[in-house]
Amino acid sequence: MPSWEIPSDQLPPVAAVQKLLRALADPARLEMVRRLASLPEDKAEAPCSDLYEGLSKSTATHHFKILVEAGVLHPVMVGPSRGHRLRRPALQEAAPGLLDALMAALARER
Amino acid sequence: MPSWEIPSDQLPPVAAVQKLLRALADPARLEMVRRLASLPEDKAEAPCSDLYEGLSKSTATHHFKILVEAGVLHPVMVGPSRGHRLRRPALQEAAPGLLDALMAALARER
DNA sequence: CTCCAAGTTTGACGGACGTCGTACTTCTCC
DNA sequence: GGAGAAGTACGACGTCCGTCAAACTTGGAG
Repeated sequence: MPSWEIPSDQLPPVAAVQKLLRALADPARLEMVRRLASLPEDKAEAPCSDLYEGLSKSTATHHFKILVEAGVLHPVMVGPSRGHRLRRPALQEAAPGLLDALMAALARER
Repeated sequence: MPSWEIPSDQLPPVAAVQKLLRALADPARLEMVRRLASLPEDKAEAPCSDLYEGLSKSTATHHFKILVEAGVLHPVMVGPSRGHRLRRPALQEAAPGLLDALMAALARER
């Protein structure tokens, strides 16, 4: 485990609803979450660069930071690169059904 | 019915998820929705001034506009004043479970 | 008809936010 | 251990957004 990785039990708590919404209300960040959420169950993790397009790396890092601080993502090692995992259980506990409702609505509008 | 009131069947469609989130991601607007949502079933409507505190009237109007354009609120006459109704059915159709999940999470964090 | 209360419109302003380039760090692999 | 790929940190910049005051509109009460 690399020095920067945070154990699951020391992650920041999932933020309050209002902050959560703010974190998700950006197109780039919503897309990041959508991509993670659409991965096969439980191993919902991917290297950073798989989660965005059309952004500079620094901008992407900025968005990841906001999502991590809101308690949505967990930064982890994925193969040889850094990556992120969707904190499904924590989110489900903080706001039951929210993520599911969002993803379903997103899926519907295509 | 006052001249400015819009029939239910001509309201703007509920906005896409991303715009919806943006509309709800502001503290003042989230509180407006929360107050409407916590009213007795179905007649969830109230005069404008009951839905906010600590804001100037012009700011409140601004927020209402955003919520109406996102398809969340329906401006209606309430007694002698203008007011708003929460568009529960439309929201439920556009994003099933989302409003409920949000309100439940909000209720929990007090 | 006139007045008043309640909302809206408009314009201005300040701070927050998304974006990027550049320089820096940290892993991995040879 | 050096080289390079992958992210991060920092600073700058422009735009969007929330806020307000002031002037205007509108519906209702008397």
